[in-house]
Amino acid sequence: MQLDKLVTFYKALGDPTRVRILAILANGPLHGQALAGKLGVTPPTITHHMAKLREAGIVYERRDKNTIYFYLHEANMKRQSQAILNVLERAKVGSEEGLFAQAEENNDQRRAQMAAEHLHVIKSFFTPDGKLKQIPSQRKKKLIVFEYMVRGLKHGRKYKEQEINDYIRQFHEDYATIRREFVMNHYMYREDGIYELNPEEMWAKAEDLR
Amino acid sequence: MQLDKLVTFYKALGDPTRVRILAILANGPLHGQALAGKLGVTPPTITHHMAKLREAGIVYERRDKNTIYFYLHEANMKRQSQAILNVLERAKVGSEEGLFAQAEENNDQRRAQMAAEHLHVIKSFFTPDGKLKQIPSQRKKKLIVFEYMVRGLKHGRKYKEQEINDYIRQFHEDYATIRREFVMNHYMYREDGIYELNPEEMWAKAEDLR
DNA sequence: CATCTAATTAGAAATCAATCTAATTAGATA
DNA sequence: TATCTAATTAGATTGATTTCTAATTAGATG
Repeated sequence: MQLDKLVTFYKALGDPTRVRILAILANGPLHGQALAGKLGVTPPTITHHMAKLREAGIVYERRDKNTIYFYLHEANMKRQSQAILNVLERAKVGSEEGLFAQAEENNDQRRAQMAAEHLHVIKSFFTPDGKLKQIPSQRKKKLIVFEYMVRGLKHGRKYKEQEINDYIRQFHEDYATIRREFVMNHYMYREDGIYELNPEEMWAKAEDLR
Repeated sequence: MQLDKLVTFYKALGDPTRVRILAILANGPLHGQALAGKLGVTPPTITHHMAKLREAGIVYERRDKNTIYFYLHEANMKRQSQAILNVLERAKVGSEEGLFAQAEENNDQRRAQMAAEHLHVIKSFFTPDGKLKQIPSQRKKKLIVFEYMVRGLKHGRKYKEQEINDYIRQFHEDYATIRREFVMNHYMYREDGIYELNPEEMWAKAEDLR
């Protein structure tokens, strides 16, 4: 995972001394002694901070005689500043867009079209913060929406009814109706008040939708 | 200074558990117990992390009965992700704006006007990432630009021609012309191929420009 | 009102981080 | 080679941070 890289980057920016260093370097490269002077800290402190900034890809350095000049790596800064946004974007409908991009790459026309269609339905039925606006009345769209919702549940795990209700409520207030639909369409089965995800082969499939 | 706010924001993102929380919230709001479950940590740990994320303006929450749902604050995320870039941008021409503000505070009309004029010239001749678009042909503007560039050099230090070239290249490709101009306008002097900054009293002054 | 659940607080343990002083290394140069 | 300066390493100190358990608070509900 590139989680580490991302955390390293943000950690590097999460210290006032380092931010001040960067503000100084924004005016042009400078060497350690000068930085230490401007900031009122000792040279070892600068060495310490520069190691972190370098590790995060925020600065690079060039040696000139005995003196090492530190440079802001602006391109990296710009790119990495976006990093968290990209991660969240991918995590988001992520499963959807991921599927779409993947199918497209594989040149798999049929699946790409399906993924595109799903993506479209999901985007139109969910608000930007993940709420289901309304339960689709068209069966085809309804199933797309349900399949999307059910993805947040884990295979093999047993859920109490209360848990399922809570889970569904993150999307929509009418958890009772939706919970019932989950069972009717074979996304889940219920036994003694305990719910569990069915294997995907049992879910309502694209074939049903024609 | 808003340095604090910025550091708080980056610190909040500088922890793997918190990034994972955000990735989950990107799929839609969720409550503490569920987060604790998905991440395999205890509820107090979630409380702790949520406090940091809230303080940084990255999430907000809504209560529903006993359950508190956490929401990603996407607009804030986007805005604050740019923050460091803005700070560096301001720090850059920054010395200019600082001078201007300072002169204004001192109610020093003449200097404030000069600083404002310099600031304007610099903003119009440099790109946002610090490149000189072109060498001004108007002598007055040219000197403002040179004085700005030369600020990154240190008084008393001796530079080899190669060093000066490298330094100038951070602003503009035509280092030869600019290096020559530096000498012609008394910003630097040259002896045996070694360059050094002249004292400021020798630089082309505002008086010359009338 | 008794009880349930979710969340928070308090407090402790362990780890990590920032900074300093003192000692050392590594180039450059007289 | 002796010496200078810049940078780094080592090691100590102090302070923050993460995470846990146990206890507590605060709504909701039978």
